[in-house]
Amino acid sequence: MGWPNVSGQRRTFRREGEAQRREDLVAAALDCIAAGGPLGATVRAIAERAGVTPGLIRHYFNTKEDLISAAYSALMTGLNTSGALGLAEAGGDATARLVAFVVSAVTPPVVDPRAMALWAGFIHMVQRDAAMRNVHSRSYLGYRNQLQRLIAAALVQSGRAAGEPELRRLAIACNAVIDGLWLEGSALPEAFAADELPAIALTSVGAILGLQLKKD
Amino acid sequence: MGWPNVSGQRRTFRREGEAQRREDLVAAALDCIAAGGPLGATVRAIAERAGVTPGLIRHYFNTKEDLISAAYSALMTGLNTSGALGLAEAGGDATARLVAFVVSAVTPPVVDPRAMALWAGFIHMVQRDAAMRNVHSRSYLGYRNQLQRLIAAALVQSGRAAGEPELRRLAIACNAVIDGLWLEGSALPEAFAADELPAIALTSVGAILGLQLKKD
DNA sequence: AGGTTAATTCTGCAAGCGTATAATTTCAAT
DNA sequence: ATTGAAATTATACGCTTGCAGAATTAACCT
Repeated sequence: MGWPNVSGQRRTFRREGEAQRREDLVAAALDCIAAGGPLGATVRAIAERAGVTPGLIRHYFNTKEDLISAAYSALMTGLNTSGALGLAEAGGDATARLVAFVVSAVTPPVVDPRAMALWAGFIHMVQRDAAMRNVHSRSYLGYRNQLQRLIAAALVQSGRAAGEPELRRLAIACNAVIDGLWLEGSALPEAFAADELPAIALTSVGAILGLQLKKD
Repeated sequence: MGWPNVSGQRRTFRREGEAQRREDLVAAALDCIAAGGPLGATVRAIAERAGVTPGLIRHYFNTKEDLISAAYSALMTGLNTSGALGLAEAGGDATARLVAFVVSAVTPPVVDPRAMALWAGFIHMVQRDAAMRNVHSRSYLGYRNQLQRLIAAALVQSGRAAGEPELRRLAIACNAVIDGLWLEGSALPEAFAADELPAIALTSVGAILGLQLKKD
């Protein structure tokens, strides 16, 4: 840890590009928060996990809080793009795409104690810092709008239509089901059977939309 | 704060009953976590908010972690009993009781940024500490079972019945809707109109259960 | 090969942390 | 009034924290 250097030898090191180092430090910060919560994310712990000395953090980030902010942004954009990736694979049928979206949101690795621990670890800073709150709300609304488009397409496919206000309400409701199941599956993984959450998610979203999403 | 005592005078104090002091300290700890997250809940900050010197905390709790655990239990039982209280007021009709339960869960003061900040602040410790995890799962399952009983009664009232496994699935689904709306309403209060969340909650739970809960 | 630059390590510091313990003060019983 | 017990304050200690600045070393350029 912070032991005095008794060997008289400096440790050897490799120079890295700025982008790579920043990325490593951000990843290490996320690891520390996931493992030890906000209290575990000390400058020294982050540096050790990144295989680097604490001073280097100050070289790339003016302050510890800057690093934490960068880590939060990285987490958010990472989650969003991973969700979008999973969607791209699902074929053209609108209903099938909606099903794939819902199922992936309540299945590992999205449902994951680590992800929830990270999310929770940042909440406090999100409520305080205006910039972080912007990232947060933009990310949430983006996700919900994506879901809303999928819902609209699935309704059209089944020969129905809904106005914008009704679509908004449906998206909020379906998003809530997904978020709630994500939350409980992540917080109490052992409280649910293997495929229980996806099944419940599909029947619930189906009931809300008036669609048959789950094959019986 | 931790200034040296330059006045030469000891500060005066009142003796309190043990129960009262413990309660005060727990309340102060919750205040600190809500305001400053886990990092803000230092022994000194908690003591100051309780109007007491840091040493007193050690007199009532063997360690800081003991105090935090006590605060978590207090938070959980507080939330649960406040939910139960709101329920007691609602009259005898089973469906009306279910409606009251759902509405109160997505309306202030249950929907509240402070409550969510507290919940998030504890999550990390819940995942780590076995005792806290017990409190958590017991509290969650208790809440869900209460909801499940309300659902069963409402279904019976409408002339339908469901087996235990189906009831369980319905309770998980309805609980997820409620939790998701609670989460989003607490995290982004300004993103929803005044009575939007209760309305969405009732139509969604109604759709899942196949009941008409909301008067149009 | 040698020199330059800046990425990285090293050392140190002041402040804050949780905790231990001794010194006081309050309050109830007498 | 006096005393006794325990609630509360006060002080101190050892550690950790974030941050600063000087010293070193790796890699690139000529």
